[in-house]
Amino acid sequence: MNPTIKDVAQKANVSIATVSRVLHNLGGYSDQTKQKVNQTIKELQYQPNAIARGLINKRTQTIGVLFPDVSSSFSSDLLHGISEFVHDRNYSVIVCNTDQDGKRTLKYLQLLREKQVDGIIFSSEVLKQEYYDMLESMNVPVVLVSSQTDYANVPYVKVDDYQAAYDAVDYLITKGHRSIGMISGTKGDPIAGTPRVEGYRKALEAQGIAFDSRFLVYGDFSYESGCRAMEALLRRTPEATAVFAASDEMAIGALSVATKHGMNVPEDISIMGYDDLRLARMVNPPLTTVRQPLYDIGRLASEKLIGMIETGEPAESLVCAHSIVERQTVRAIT
Amino acid sequence: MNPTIKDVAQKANVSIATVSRVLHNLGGYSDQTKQKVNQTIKELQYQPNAIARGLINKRTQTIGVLFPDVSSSFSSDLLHGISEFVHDRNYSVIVCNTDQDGKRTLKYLQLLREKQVDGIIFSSEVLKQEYYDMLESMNVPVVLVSSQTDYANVPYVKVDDYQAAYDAVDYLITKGHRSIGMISGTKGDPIAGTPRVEGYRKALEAQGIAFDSRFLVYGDFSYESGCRAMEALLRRTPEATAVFAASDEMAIGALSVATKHGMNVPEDISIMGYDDLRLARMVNPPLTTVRQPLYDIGRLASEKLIGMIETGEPAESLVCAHSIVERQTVRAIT
DNA sequence: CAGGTTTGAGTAAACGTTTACGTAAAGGTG
DNA sequence: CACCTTTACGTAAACGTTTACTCAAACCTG
Repeated sequence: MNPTIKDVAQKANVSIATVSRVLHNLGGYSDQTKQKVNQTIKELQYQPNAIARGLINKRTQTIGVLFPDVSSSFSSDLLHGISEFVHDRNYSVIVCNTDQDGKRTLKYLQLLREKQVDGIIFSSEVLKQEYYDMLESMNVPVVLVSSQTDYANVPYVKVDDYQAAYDAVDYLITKGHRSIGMISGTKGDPIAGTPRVEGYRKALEAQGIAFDSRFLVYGDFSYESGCRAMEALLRRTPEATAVFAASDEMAIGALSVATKHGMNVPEDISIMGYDDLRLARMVNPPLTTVRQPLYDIGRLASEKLIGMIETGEPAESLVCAHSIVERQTVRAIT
Repeated sequence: MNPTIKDVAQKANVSIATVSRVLHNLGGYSDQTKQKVNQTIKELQYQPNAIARGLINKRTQTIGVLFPDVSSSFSSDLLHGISEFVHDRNYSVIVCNTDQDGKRTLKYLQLLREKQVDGIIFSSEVLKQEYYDMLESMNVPVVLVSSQTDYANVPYVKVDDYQAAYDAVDYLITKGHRSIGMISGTKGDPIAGTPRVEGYRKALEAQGIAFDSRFLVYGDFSYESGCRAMEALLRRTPEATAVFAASDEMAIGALSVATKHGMNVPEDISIMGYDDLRLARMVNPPLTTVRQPLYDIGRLASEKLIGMIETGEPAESLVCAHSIVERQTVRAIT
């Protein structure tokens, strides 16, 4: 159907090897043949077939990316960074939505293997043993994003969750708050759960504030869970003057609930988020939060991955700098 | 490196043809050989190579999806629907972020052609002649999402923009509003621009309200442009009791600006959006808006596309039902 | 000008599948 | 039992590239 290299060769009266050579600027042909070949390529509108190419040089110039939820703002910011970087380097990306489901994840891994992707980015999920085994047997580089692992050969790029949470809570304390609630992410989540409550707890203790479990309630990072958690917090610890949520979505849930209860933010209660999604500046009032540079994390992860693909050498993990972005949901109390 | 069909054949003492046959349940072998082959497949952990397969049967089981901005909530909701449906049918999706840039778009189209995708979904952008020509020469099915065209062979799935805007404004009128501002999308956009202001204008006129261009201001669908537009509107037509924005993001911008100006929504002014993004219910107060079922649109578009791929027959365009979802940014005035 | 080197190509194998075709043995039929 | 059909495979071509190898002609070099 579409013209192949063979058609070009025929029409230009050369061998396919020659066509391939001019296609890749390999030399070994006269200027005249080069002209002729290029000309017929234009005439025929020849386009190389990446599939055939992939078959022979065992590179598909494609990477796979796994997200727990593609439609979340978190994922799509990452995806944006990944897709930008990767396309500049002439790779494409196949996206997979795992739904946090083991079966699905394995199925996608399987699929990515069959499609012979050159590398994989695995986002926001714990690298379970079974995933690791599969990945191992696939023999392609992997990088983790917003996740972490002890397997030495799989690098990650993320923020220091403990420190970021610590800094957030410390910021709240600096602003004069001493009764600070926390809406944590999924209980027991070794990445975005535990370290963040640990940061919260340590920041409190460093300032001589005793940790009180009544002030800690669990959500699952989602808006809805943030609403529920805030309701609980308001009931259990009405004395709290501030709450730190482990995700922007939950913080926004908290914000909604607070205003629903007739409270003004930040006058009656301060709220701080985590992530700095695009949302954060859109809500009302704009959310003070700790920023993870998601777009950049996506780029960096891709850079690492492509580096591993092209050099064959392992890469080092990277901890990105977080920062506190002050907007209008936290007030100083005196 | 990874075992191939040849390795399986050798180890099982059969020909590769036989292995292929049991792989595809084609018959033409004894039960005994089937067992043996399946067994060695397990032992070797053989996985078929989709690239080689693609080369021969000219199907890659992959589709390309083009978005103007992957990181927007709009795109990622669509992507979610697309990716769900498509994966169930054993396809994968390659995402491309066009940035609304002609050069980039063409480059991606080029890339998708080289990668031999089986079909393409083109979202939220006008199908320019040059895109169409390229697509045409690629000889793969295409479906448009939230866009439209006169080319008979490329079907679209979208909402009736004119009618949706009409209904939104009519709803506002029903609620007693007569001075209604509009924040339009990009001026001259033939899909999401013009038809929506036309719907606005006609709904007004149908109720005997004269269209007044002072009440119409243009944005570009983004939050920031919504903010700017709202500032302008507040200045030019302080008498407006309601504003209809052509996107949720702009509506939310309007909402921010209104509260910044000390106005209460909906007491002092009503605001209505368009899209029903996930955001809409997260802001404060939750946004009344006209809903486009983005996830479903994604699924339906994929369904059409895969239908075209697998049957080779053209598909019909589809206009999805919109609906008004009442939340808390519109009040009835008496 | 004999010998070696460079230039400009062509030939063919290889990548991992699928599949049309061939074929020997087994089974069925009258 | 002669003939035909079916079963159970194997052979090899094909998909569209890349690339190692080969080779003739042209060009140097002393």
